[in-house]
Amino acid sequence: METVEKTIEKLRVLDKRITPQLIEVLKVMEGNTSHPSAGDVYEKVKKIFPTISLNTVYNILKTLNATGQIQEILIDRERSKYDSNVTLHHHIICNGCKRIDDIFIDLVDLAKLPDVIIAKYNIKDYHVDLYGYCKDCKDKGSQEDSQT
Amino acid sequence: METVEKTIEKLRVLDKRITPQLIEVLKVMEGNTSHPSAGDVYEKVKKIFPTISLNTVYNILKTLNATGQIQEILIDRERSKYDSNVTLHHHIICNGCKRIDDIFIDLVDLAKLPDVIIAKYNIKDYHVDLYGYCKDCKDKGSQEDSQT
DNA sequence: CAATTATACAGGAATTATTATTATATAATA
DNA sequence: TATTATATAATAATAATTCCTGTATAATTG
Repeated sequence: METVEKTIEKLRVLDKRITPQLIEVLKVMEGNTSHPSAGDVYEKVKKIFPTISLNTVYNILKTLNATGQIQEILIDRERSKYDSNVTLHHHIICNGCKRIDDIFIDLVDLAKLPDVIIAKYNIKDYHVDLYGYCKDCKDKGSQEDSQT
Repeated sequence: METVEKTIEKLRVLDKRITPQLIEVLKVMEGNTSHPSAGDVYEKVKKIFPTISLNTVYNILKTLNATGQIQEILIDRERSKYDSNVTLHHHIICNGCKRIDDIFIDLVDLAKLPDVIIAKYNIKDYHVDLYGYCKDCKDKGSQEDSQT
């Protein structure tokens, strides 16, 4: 997503109601590169808006994802995470703590794909996930999964 | 995984017990390109081995994944899927029905990654997911998500 | 600015994939 | 064949997400 203001305008065009809860979620997500879960967002919004329900956070995140303002990340089996950056980038996932880092070098050459496949599937989007270990988990030595 | 026989030998070396339930799961997975869920595998094995429990299927799939015989796929929010092919290939996911197709052209050039990043994270594995629509879902016309 | 109405919200219950627990069975070994 | 540690079956527990329902409110119109 871009700024909160610009995102609000986009949502208004899509006939979404601009509620205080939505705005708080947008504020949490704006420029957020931590790939928070719905629960993470809920905890942050609750500090400003104590009566918000988790269900509402789910609803808002679902709307933002469906309208392309944010991107749901399905990497951690236990919970979805959300990425406010919908521009082209890749993810590096730590096999230890499951932390997600961003990388902004495009490693993919779609031209290697036969046109027939691109046409057959109407491909216009792709994700690259690199797997390794973050500094913290490497420092812990074993490189076994150290956190769950 | 390779053949059932070769996989059994690998597991034997790892001190895993070769049970009839394990062998049936291997038979289901061998050469299987349908990316079945644990439930899918359970249903197939149950035809041969009616008393097997879903929990056992989960245990076996977890072991096979942890030892690198198969690969767990975390694409569908609702359930994990399992890929018996652990050689380098990519996935094309249908935004409509969530079907997963394989593609065997490597689109990634890891050399574009600065060495410092590869070293920092000790990257040795990566996945590429392409998003589009399969023929069935395109034929249904709308290209809205047609199945859930 | 007040009335209207469809959408969003809060709270709680339901759903469902996955994991944990435990007593029993069995593969591997000697 | 006896032993023993691991695997299994059955069941319960866990937890993220979705569903449901009555109420509140954002947006719109007069």
